[in-house]
Amino acid sequence: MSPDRRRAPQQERSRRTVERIIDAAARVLERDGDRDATTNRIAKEAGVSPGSLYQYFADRDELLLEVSHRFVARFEAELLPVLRAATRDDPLTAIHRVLNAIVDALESQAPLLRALVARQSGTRQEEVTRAIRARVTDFVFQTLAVHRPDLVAEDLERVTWTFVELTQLLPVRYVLDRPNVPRDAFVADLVRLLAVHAAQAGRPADPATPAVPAPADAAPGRDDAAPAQTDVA
Amino acid sequence: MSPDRRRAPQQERSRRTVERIIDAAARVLERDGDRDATTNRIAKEAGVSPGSLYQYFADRDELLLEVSHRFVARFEAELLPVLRAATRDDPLTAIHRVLNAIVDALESQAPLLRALVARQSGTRQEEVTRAIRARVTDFVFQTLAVHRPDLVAEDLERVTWTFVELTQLLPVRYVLDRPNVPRDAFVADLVRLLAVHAAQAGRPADPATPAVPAPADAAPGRDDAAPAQTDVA
DNA sequence: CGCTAACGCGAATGATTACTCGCTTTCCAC
DNA sequence: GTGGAAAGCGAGTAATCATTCGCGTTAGCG
Repeated sequence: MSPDRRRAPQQERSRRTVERIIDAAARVLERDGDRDATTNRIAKEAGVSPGSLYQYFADRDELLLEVSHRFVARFEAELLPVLRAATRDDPLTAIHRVLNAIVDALESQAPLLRALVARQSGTRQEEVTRAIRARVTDFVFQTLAVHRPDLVAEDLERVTWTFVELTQLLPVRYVLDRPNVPRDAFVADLVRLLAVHAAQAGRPADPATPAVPAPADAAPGRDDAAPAQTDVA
Repeated sequence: MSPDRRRAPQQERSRRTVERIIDAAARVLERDGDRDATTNRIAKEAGVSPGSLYQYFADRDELLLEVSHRFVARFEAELLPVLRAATRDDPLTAIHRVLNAIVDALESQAPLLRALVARQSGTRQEEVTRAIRARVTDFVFQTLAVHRPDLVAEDLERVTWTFVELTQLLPVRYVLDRPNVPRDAFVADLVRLLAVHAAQAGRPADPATPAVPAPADAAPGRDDAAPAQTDVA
């Protein structure tokens, strides 16, 4: 799990030190952001010296990577029981329960999620996201393959890609943006979207697809592009 | 447009210098990333001295903010004609054309988009995103209000929020991830999603909603959560 | 007990980098 | 053409931080 630490903690004392450092890193990251989460500040927050920090982590990046791993581990731990139980439900109910569990799990670590998403680039963090996404993609692909025997592999790939993006991006945005949107209604909308997508995506142009009525008069933007304020977003 | 520069360029010479600096900043940002886009490096890339850079920009952040503004301005410039023309189409066609234009506009600046998304946090960059999103939200809200007289304001807000997220997040991910997905098919799927969402979201549980068949046997995760590799994502 | 290795310390270091300032060069109004 | 303002220069500065290292402290083992 944890890559090349400089020294592996052997006594109970040092094991607690490592925990204190990781927890402190998460707290400082949430509170002060990536830029101000300096190693010295993390060390002070953890109540250890900078030197002790480097006894267990090769560099700053490795420490923050470990924070990511903890986040993902906790997320998975919260989600797994629901996932397992959901295989016994009918698909619509399953999607509903799993989505709710996803939102719950994200919300339980929302501040850390925000901080980690903010860093996310130029670091090895993306590997973490990639790993979990690969697993999810695999599962969705297999499941869709059963439900949509009409689709060839490349269509399945596409539908899977969109499905996975929908389940990941929208809940994350929902938790991070905290829009003025009731949670149940959001989940219900997303369930419908996913169900329709899973059932219909990739079908040849379907005339039964519900269409949108006539266009409105509101213009998308004036010549001078005057910013129109809204309280929605 | 450009906030508090230290000195406003008055001669043609300095105006070109400012352009060179902004262009250089964009290039360095794309090539080297936020962390290594140092002011000195940008100055060298632009062929000016660090001092000259600070004659026109208060600090590093303001320069990179200007890069963001240029990105958005170009994006809007590419999109606006299509938006204007689309108001004359029927809604489904309009969504289709606008989505294509969005993907085009994003792709034409994909490397810069990647770099800007990567920085995005802890800076004033989010204001840029917020500004354009507010305008889009306003337009979508107004349009939806006409097509969905059955919805009350708070439902409209929610449907609008999801609609906007869908149109922004998915095309951006598509361009940045470059998944193995044909563009036309991706757009077609997304058009269908948006159409269904606009027409049906917020409706009381609709039994006519297409459901997904019976669940598969594939398990979402084993006990040890063995990573399953996929070539899709 | 006492000895050794694990643990912990924190001032010092070295590198980086945003930003400044005193100076020169270029432009243009008169 | 000349004086003054605008533009440009680039070595220097001050501050920040990740990281180190030599030394004290603690814990387990014989």
